Amino acid sequence: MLIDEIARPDDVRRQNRRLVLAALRRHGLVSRTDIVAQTGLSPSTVSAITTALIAEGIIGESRDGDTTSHRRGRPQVALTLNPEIATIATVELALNLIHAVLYDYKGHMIAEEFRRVPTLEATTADLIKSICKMLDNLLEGRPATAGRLMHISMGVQGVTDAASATMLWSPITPDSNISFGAELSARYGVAVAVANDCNMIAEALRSIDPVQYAEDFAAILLSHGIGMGLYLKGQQFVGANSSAAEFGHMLHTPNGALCRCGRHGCIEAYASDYAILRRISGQDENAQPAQDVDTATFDEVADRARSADGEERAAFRKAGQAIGSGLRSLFSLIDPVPVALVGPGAGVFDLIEDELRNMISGTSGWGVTKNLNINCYPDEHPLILQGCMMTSLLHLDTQIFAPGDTKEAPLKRAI
Amino acid sequence: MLIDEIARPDDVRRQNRRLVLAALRRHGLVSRTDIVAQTGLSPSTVSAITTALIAEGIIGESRDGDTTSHRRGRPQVALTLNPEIATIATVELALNLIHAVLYDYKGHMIAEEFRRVPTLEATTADLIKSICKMLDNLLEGRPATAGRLMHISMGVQGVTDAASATMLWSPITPDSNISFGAELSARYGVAVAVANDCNMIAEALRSIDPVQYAEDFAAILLSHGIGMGLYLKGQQFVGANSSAAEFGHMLHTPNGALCRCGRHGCIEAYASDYAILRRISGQDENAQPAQDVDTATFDEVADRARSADGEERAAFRKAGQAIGSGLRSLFSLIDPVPVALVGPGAGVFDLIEDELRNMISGTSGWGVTKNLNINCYPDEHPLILQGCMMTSLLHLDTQIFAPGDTKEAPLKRAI
DNA sequence: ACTATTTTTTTCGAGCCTCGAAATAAAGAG
DNA sequence: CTCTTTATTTCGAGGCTCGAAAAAAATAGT
Repeated sequence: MLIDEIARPDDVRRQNRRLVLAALRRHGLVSRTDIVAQTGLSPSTVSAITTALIAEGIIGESRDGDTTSHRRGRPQVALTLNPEIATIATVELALNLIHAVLYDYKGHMIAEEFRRVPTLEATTADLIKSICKMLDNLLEGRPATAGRLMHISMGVQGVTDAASATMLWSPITPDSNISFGAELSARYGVAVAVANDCNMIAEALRSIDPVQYAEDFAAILLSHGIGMGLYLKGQQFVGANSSAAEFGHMLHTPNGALCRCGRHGCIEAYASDYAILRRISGQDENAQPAQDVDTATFDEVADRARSADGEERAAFRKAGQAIGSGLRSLFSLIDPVPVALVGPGAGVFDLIEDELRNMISGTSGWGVTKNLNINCYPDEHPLILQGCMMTSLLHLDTQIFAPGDTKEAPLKRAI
Repeated sequence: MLIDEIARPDDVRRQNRRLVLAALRRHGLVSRTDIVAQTGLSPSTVSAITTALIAEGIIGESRDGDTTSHRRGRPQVALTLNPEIATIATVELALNLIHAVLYDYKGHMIAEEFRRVPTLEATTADLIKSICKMLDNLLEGRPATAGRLMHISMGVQGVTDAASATMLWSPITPDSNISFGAELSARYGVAVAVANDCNMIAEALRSIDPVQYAEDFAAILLSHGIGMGLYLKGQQFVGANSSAAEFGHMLHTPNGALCRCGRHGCIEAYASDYAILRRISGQDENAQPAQDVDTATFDEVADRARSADGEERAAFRKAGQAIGSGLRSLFSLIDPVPVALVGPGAGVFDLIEDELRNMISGTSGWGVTKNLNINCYPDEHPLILQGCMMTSLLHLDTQIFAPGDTKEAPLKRAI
């Protein structure tokens, strides 16, 4: 609830419905009694809310569940989200690749499609056409039991504005300011979320390991570019205008190496794959960076760095320094938080760890920077996917199924 | 309302009471009709809320107001906060100085006291004793009509933890982890807020110029240390643990100049007054920095820098670069926001502006960094004071007078 | 002077919501 | 087949906001 917004009696119900749905989302099968325990709501209220939810078809009673508990007394009846009440779609836009997936309301994959698209030359129209074609395919082919499409989430490699669901700029497309949200929303008649892939990764980590990634943590994607998704006080951190915390474009070295964004000295200009390869190839650090670095080359370089102490190892050390210096500055602003390193760069953590930790260590009057918790996830794609899915599902839980009736714009075109 | 907190019907009333009190706080005299227009609540609800507020003595009808509007119809009756319902106290702790002030609930100063205290040698007990003595003096001497003390806000030069109302570390005291909150709270039986002085400055700017300092802005204090108070999406930004965004300790130059915090290369090690003087005096940049820089010396140096292009001017340029590089990194994370420079450093903005703007300019694929809005406030003390006052008053408005009854711990000791 | 008009504020009932207590439902235990 | 235990629903009390109507308090007009 916004601070300057007026509260109405139904807001109470909305909020409590969210709590109930959140409990069901966390643990697949939950009884009303469990919900009472988890939320703190009274049994009467839980009864009222679940009855309404069942009547609306959002949740259902599940008798087939493990009736193992042969305790005395009336048995609890398990409730569960109704997978068929809605379908959601996710779209991942990466370099030369679009990946679209359909999920049901419980988060089970219904269908998926990959498509190689030359994004570096693709116009806005090309991209939109490809995405729509893929979604149309998937939607037509899905089983009759699947619910209607109710939300789309896009994770893109680029700078986004969440409010307008727009991709402001991307290193992988020639066009800028692409309103994916408006286009898809008009075509499919549903709300569309567009966010940076790093935001999606953070969302995924939180749902995968809520203990480790709880209130405050950072997910840093080390790949063609370097981005960050940040949770602070249990909320996704978004900037004033664009939604991404552009960790990769914090300043590492004034007037330093040329970055793909056109400025000089960004962390990315030292720590991204193109920066590492540029350095190893002996090019000037102001040379125009390569647009696409293939995985095989990167892996080979990493292997050479591991086997002998040469230019390669030095390049990774430089990368570690850049990331470390960024973390040091970041931690000055927000205090140290657990960090997840994601993507190809996480696969070479052994080559950058020393320099990275070295940068963030050092005496500080207060904060405790030692024993910083860093986990690595070399494959970013499953996380981006999962994050998109969670974004859509949480949107349904909190925005569409929370008010209790169809305040959301109704589907314009049945699919 | 926290995301995972359960909503009750009375929460609605609490929120709407906050809205009414906020309207009264913004514009001193407001009629019920005005409140209806400002909040969007129905006349019935506003009537109910104001009636309760009047019965509780929190607000009152003010007939003496300008009854100039001789329009037709029943005249509006102006409502106003009752200044005598509460007294609040603010304490500013700065280098060698404690400043304590009493205000009424409308924000009018009742009494104040300055005291010079050698903070660099003062123990925790010394500081607490001084503060309590000052507060006792002020509270005893205040007029009989003044309300009882209901909140204390402290703005300190140091790193604080808002949750525990503790000063974790400060450059101006020998002791660390001083629980001002607990001590004062136990003694005066009221809630105590302890925050970094920069947070207070940001709070003050927002109340002084809500147009310019609205949803997103940064207040940067350039003084003995360099700190920042940040508003993002209309909320005070606080880190994961400590409450301050330690802008001054972001990394400017890896392995660079020695900072007062013990690390190397912090922005503060280049841009604070001690850093500037260290450089001009020809000392090594790893020399232990001076503890206290007096204003006269600093002004003199600034004058020399203005009159001739020598070591002095170079030092200020260095400072401008350090601040600029920090802003560049900050803006990468949160997007560019209006900036207020506060304190002595703001008085020499002419000497640092060029280098500062130079650092943050440059092409960027998305954000618009040009025409960055920077305002200067050379005297930080009035802002810190005002910020402390607003912090306390808003606490009363939203935490104590919002629930409608005395849920807050009652005064243990009448004063 | 007195009524009509206009504007502000309060009152009243409907329709939400949560909650506690009591009632009902559905099992195992004896 | 009844008793005990546990889960869930029902019901009434007490909040809350809101719209409509009523009451209050001024000016305007005759």
